This record gives sequence, structure tokens and C-alpha cells, in this order.
Amino acid sequence: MSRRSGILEFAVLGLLREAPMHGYELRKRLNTSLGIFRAFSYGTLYPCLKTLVANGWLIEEPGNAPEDALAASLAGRRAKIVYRLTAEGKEHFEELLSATGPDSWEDEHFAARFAFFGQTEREVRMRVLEGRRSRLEERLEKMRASLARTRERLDDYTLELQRHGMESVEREVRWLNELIESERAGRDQRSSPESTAQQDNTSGATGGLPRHRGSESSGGTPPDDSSPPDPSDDPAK
Amino acid sequence: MSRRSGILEFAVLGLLREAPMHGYELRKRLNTSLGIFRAFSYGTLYPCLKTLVANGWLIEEPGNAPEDALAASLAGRRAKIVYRLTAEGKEHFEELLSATGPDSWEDEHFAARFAFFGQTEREVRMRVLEGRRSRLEERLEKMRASLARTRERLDDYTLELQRHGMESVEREVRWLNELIESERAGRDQRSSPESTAQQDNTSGATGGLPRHRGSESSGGTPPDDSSPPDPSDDPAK
DNA sequence: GTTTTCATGTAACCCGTTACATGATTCA
DNA sequence: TGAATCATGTAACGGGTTACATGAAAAC
Repeated sequence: MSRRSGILEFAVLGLLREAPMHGYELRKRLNTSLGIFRAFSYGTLYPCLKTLVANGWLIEEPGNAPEDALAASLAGRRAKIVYRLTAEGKEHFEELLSATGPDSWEDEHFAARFAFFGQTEREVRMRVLEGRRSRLEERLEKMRASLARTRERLDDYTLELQRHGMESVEREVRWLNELIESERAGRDQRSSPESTAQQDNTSGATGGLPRHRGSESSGGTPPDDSSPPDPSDDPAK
Repeated sequence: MSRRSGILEFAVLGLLREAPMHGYELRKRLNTSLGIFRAFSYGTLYPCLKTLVANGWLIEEPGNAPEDALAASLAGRRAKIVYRLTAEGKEHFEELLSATGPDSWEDEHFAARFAFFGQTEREVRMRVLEGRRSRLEERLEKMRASLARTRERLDDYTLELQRHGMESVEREVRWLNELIESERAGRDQRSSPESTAQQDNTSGATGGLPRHRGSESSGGTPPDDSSPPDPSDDPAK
């Protein structure tokens, strides 16, 4: 399955690079901010964190709020563990960021890569976007061919399903085209590896993403936090 | 994971209902005509066929072309096994066709259901389409909420990813709307279970699917069969 | 004071793939 | 005659989830 857990490692390192966090929060971020991923369970996350620590990429720190630091040091109370990226971890993540294997164009892998584009060099972004695009174009080619071969044998519904599927892919290709275009056009903000600094990403640093007319994607619920307890977020019964 | 193998069973029964087939071909159909599915391997397919046989839903028949029927009967040569749906199998499939649990709205499950809409009663089709739609609307609601909560903390790329994701879902909702509409409008072709006959599906029996302006989805390669051996279709090294 | 939510972990289990083994048929 | 494709199987392995166990902090 092309190492789905590799995606986890990557995303964890990426998130921790922005700020230290404990496992629980990490998982939440993984499923919301980066909502791309089919949720990972704790049974996957914690062991993964363990191995990252073993690799020297993370360190565990007792993560209690400053106020009760002394209280924490007293009893052997179950610590809230905060994971922090080490120098080697950062280095390793940087390597991962610039490594663009064919994996990087696969669905979930690509989404993960894209989610950290803010910390990725421009040329790498280009490679990933273009790789993804040609991956999709291959896929389209196959779909077209198979459709041409079987068209008359298929009933209307199957045909419609196929059509919709292909259109979805075509749509993503167009999206990629826009992105690639705007990467090309963008003043070449930053190609040096290190200046892609830590907390810099809330600013409009990423120059020229295509502007989109808002669709209905902004209306929705007012920002109340009374969202009902999300069952899919709650692994306990 | 919500019983992915259940999808396999369903699809196998559905395909065999149209015509008897052997495993190898079955798998090909599963990955092309019904190209929706992430490919199943033989390691999954054959055991699955076994259990379906054990359940009395299929029977294995020696499947050699008429000419060498006698040759086949002589030696214990490895038979090409053709699977045929039994009466009970057909009945069971009919049950599956009309059972609409929440599973039916999940991605792959839904695709499988849709692929056999040609053999599904209209009311059931409606239930499935509407179920799927509200499933997606829930998903949208969640995405909107989470986005509203985290918007300002996210960089442009993450935001763009989220936006594109939401738009994809919105697009599928619109697609479903069209389909539901045209189901409603359609002269109620056939609500009786049994008249949904065997080989009837190549005709324009399914009344009123929305017509689509061709997109680029028709150009493509001319219908030559010299398509290169598809690696993803070839489990052997 | 008790229920929820936060928080961390682990072991058993399920499902599906990979890799391998085997052999027939077709094509060059 | 040898390579490629068709065809059927299985055993081992791996990855990820479910379910469980535990406990602190916060909310009610």
C-alpha cells in the first residue's frame, strides 16, 4: 500500500516543526487542519511517535503548563508528553521535503506534500505539482482507453459513473494547471532552503495563489464552538 | 474499515448475474468496467469466490470452450473454472440490492451500488442517492466548521487544499442533485423487482439520465487494441 | 461528585496484499 | 522452442484498527 505510515511520519514531523505538541492534539490537527487524511487511530499514532523518538528525530518533554511545573515534578503523575522536533529531526524533515519520488504523486501522499508547501522550496513544489499532473494524465489516458474499449457494453449508469469519475480527474488537472501557472508567475519568493523560516507562514508570504470567487464555501455556521462531539473524532465508545 | 470485502462480494454477484465468468476475467472487469475500485488482488478474489460457493450462491463449472470439452474430461488438466450464479445467489443479490444501510453512502460502497443501478429498483436508487447526498452534506458541514475555526492559523497552501477539497464535495452534491432530479422526472420505468431482466441493460432502458455536453472526455486514443500491457493489471512480477 | 473531555498506551485481531508455486495456451 | 499471457491458487506477512486499560483535568 505504498507505506501509508510514511505519510504519517512526514505529517507529524511537519506539524511539530511548526510547534511542539502532544499526541492527542497532533491527531486532531491531522484530521482537521490537514483534513485530507483518512483518520489515523492512536494505535497507529503513538507507536509512530515512539519510533520517531527512537530515531532521534523527536524528544519527549514533560508538557505541563508552567504553573504546575513543580507539582508535576513531585509525583510520578502521568505526564502529558509534549513532542519537540530535534535538530536531526528538522534536518530529516527537510530531506523528506525535497525528496520527490513517484510516491509523491499518489493521492494521499500528494495531499500531505501539498499541505506543507508553505515550507517547501519553489522548485520542489513545481516538481511535485507537475508530477502529480502527469500522474493524473496517465490515469485519464487509461480511463479513456478502457472506456473506448467497453463503452457499448455498458449501461447508462455505469457510463455515467465513469464519466463523472473522469470529469473529477480532469478537474483536478485544471486545478493543478492553475497552481503551476501561478507558481511560474509568482515572483520567485525564496528558493534558499533555510530562509523558509519557522513561524513565517501566516503572512502572505506565498505570493501568488490563484484567487477564487468564494463559491458557497464561506457562509455556513457562525464560528460557535458548540460543535457537537464528533463521533469520528472519538475513538472511545 | 466497514467491510471492504463486502463490496467485493456484492460486485462479484452483480457481475456474475449478467453472465457467468471465471475469476481472472472477473478481476479484470472489477478494475476496468467498474474502475471505481481500488484493485483487488487474487489473494482476495479467489478466497472470496470460495466462500460464495460455500454459501451456495455460486457454483463452479468446468469452463472450457465447447470444442475441447472431451479433451477436458479426459485428463485431470487444470480446469478453467467458470462461476455461475445460483438461484439462491440471485435471490441474495436481490436482497443486497434493496438493502440500504448507512454503509451504502460511503465512498467505495456507494460507487459499487451505483454501478449496479441498472439492476436496481427506482425507489432504492432514490434512497441511495439521497443518502449519499446527505452524507456528503454532513461532511461539508464539518469541513466548513473546522475551516471557520482554524482559518486564520492556516497558510495559503493549506487553505487552498481545503478549498479545493470542499469544492470537490460540493461538485459531487450538484451531480447527485442532477441525478435525483432526473430520477424524479423519469417516467417511472420499472418498479417491479423481477422485470429488471438479465441482458436488458444495453438498451436505453434507463430513461432519463442528465445529458452532458461532451467535455474532452471523448477525443482520446482511437479504439485500437494495441494498448500496452497494463502494469497495474499485472500482479505477477 | 460524577460525567466529559483530555490523554496515553497496548494487545489482539482482521483484512488484504505480496510473493510464491504451478500449469495451460497463445504467439513469435 | 521460448516468451508472454491466461489462469488458479496459498501461505506468510504487514499494517492498521478495535477494543480495552488507565488515569488526570475540567465541566456540570
